[in-house]
Amino acid sequence: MQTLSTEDYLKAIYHVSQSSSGAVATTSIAKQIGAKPSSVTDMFKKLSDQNLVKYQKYQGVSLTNEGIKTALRIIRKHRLWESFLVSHLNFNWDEVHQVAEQLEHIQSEKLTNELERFLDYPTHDPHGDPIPNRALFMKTFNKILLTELPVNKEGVCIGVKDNSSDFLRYLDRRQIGIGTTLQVLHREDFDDSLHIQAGKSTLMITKKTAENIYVKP
Amino acid sequence: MQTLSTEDYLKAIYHVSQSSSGAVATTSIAKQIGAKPSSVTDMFKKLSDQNLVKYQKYQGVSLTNEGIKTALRIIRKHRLWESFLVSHLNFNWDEVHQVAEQLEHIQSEKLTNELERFLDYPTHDPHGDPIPNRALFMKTFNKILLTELPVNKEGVCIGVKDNSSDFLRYLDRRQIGIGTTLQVLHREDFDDSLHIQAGKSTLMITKKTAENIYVKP
DNA sequence: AAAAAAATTTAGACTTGTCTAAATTTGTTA
DNA sequence: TAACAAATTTAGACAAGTCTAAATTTTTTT
Repeated sequence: MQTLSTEDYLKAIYHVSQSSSGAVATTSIAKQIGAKPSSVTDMFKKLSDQNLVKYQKYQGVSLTNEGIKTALRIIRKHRLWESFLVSHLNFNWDEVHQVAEQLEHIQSEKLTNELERFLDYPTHDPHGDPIPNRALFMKTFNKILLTELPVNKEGVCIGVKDNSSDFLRYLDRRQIGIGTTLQVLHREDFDDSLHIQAGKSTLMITKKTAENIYVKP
Repeated sequence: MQTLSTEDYLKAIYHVSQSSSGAVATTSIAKQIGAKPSSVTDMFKKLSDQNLVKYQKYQGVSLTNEGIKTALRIIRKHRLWESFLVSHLNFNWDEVHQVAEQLEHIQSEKLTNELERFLDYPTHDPHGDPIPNRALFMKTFNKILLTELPVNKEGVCIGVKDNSSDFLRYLDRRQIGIGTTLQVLHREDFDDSLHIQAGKSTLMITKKTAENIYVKP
């Protein structure tokens, strides 16, 4: 049984380790959690004592199998709750994160599993991220960034990298969402901006935007 | 914005003050919360500093208006979540309390209000307790204990006083629940046990049981 | 009304998670 | 490779919430 804080750390370590290789650095977790590096060091030691991470002084941490399982259980709950909030409680995809950060800590296996059943076993959350099933296994289909989609080839938006409200609301205004058909019409060499077809409208987006949209070719 | 602990104390103070008159004593809260009296004293001071209770040394506490509102907001969430767990997630009425103890601390007004809408504005939770509405007002219909129901007069079970799993499961086995029609057929003078009609079956219950069942005559 | 019992508070300590400031280690650059 | 910069850790402090043990106040009993 973990505290709120240790759960937050495990989740942060999991996310950082997914988007970079090798051990997870103290500073990267400090940024993610919003804490000072010295606090992170303290927590690394505690997690290590519980065998949730492997920790070597000055070398960062990596999750143990037990640590990975704990992280995935939290992520499972987070994404199930996000799905519920959007599908039944009229939340928009840019509003769910903060509330799910609290709901993910509720400790009742029955609750989690019944919620999953109630939602009819969803495989992906409102941002397109995969939801671990009861056995903590998740289906990840291969996805590429919109920047990597060849010009004139069609793709379907299946997720976003940046989950910030600002970015998600920007996409809403451009009418881009999960399932939207996207096609790069022209890549501007000068500033790497893209002219794209999004559903039925054409528009221009910056490289930074394209780097945060996942598509299935 | 309160901490988990202050919310627990406010709720406990509210409940104790409902079932007794005058100021709420340190010991009664210590029992309710499961903490030592000295810890309760500390917390009384903190709550008093925040103007959530009126506190006089050695004289116990009483909730201020702000304290009452905060307590009712938590009770509102608790009872809405209990309703949700029973109506949509296959929980039995004896299983919901523990989980709702956690869910009641989730802080999102939108979540609470949307949950209420989703449940179609329920007025009572699975144990028959009234749910405060958005304005924190709750409908309490007048209820009496089954011990007070005159012999041979019909009443409907509308709530229970003891919410423990043990008692609720006992009622399940006797097929007594919210809405069950009850009638006292005979009161035994010797040990105060009651012969009652519960729905379509007749059975015997002890005084202690009857003292924990609320009925509407 | 004094003595005894019960309730309550105070004092001091502990745990968890955090911080700042200083020290140490690692890496990077000249 | 020596010096500097960046990252990391240590040391000591703090806040919240809890505890035990001792002191104080209130209540009850005789």
